[in-house]
Amino acid sequence: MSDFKDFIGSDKGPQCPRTYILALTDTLNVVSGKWKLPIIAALLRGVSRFKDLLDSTEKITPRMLSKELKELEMNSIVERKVYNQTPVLIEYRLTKSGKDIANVIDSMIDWGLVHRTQVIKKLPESLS
Amino acid sequence: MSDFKDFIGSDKGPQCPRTYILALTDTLNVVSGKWKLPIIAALLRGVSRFKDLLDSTEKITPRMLSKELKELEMNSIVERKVYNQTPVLIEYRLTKSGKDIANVIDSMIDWGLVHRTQVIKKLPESLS
DNA sequence: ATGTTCAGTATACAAAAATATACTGATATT
DNA sequence: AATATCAGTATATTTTTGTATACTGAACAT
Repeated sequence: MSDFKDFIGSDKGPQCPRTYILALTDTLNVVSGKWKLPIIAALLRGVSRFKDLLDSTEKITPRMLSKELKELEMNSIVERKVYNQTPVLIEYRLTKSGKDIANVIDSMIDWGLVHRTQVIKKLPESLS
Repeated sequence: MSDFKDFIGSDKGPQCPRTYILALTDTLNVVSGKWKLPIIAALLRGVSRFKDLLDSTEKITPRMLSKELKELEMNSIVERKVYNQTPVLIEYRLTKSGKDIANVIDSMIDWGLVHRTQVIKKLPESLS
């Protein structure tokens, strides 16, 4: 298990390995932005076609969906499969990494839940 | 432990509880953007003054540092303490939640490291 | 032949995030 | 009196990210 606290780097002491920074940046690219997580959520529950992703991701435009799916595909989070049926069927599926990102999301939710209880605990009675 | 996969919501089935979405959004607000994590990293290794944060966070401008610190303070990630010495001393310190975010970062690094090995594994010999 | 579905693309625009550059005001130092 | 440090603020601009609206082209279906 990596320990960020030991590796964030300082003038004297161990520097954060470059591989850690790259790994962290990769992850940020997958969870940042307005649409990546909603799309991944839909894919996790089995939605796989462009049209269905459009419908189940509220208010996203086809332009954004297309752009985000391309980025996710380039980053090996999503695989695009073309079935040469008629009409053509195109399926987007999460890769192993794509499914695994759920662990990161879980840890984000966990932090957020604890954080909220800690913030509320410190609130003056009158406000809570 | 929360399990995002069970709660992302679908038309038929359990919906993702609103509190989970709020918790996730809180976390994203802390890790997203260009400067929050570099600043938190500096705070984690004990840097606490505006000037020192400016120097140890490469290329950030005072405007951005000021803005980010205000946001982190509003979100109870950072506490600002004013010591009425002369010259005035102002210290920024991580709260409990602020320190705990290191766990999320660890899980992000872990995912990123595994992801990279998985991507390389699938690369054709000629490229790796 | 007209309309419908699927899987997008094209063009223009608006909003949000980040940068560049200069400045302030209080106190202390030389 | 001039200079330096600390902790920022002010104004303008650029870059990045996201939105709006309309359109395309292939293959059926009526």
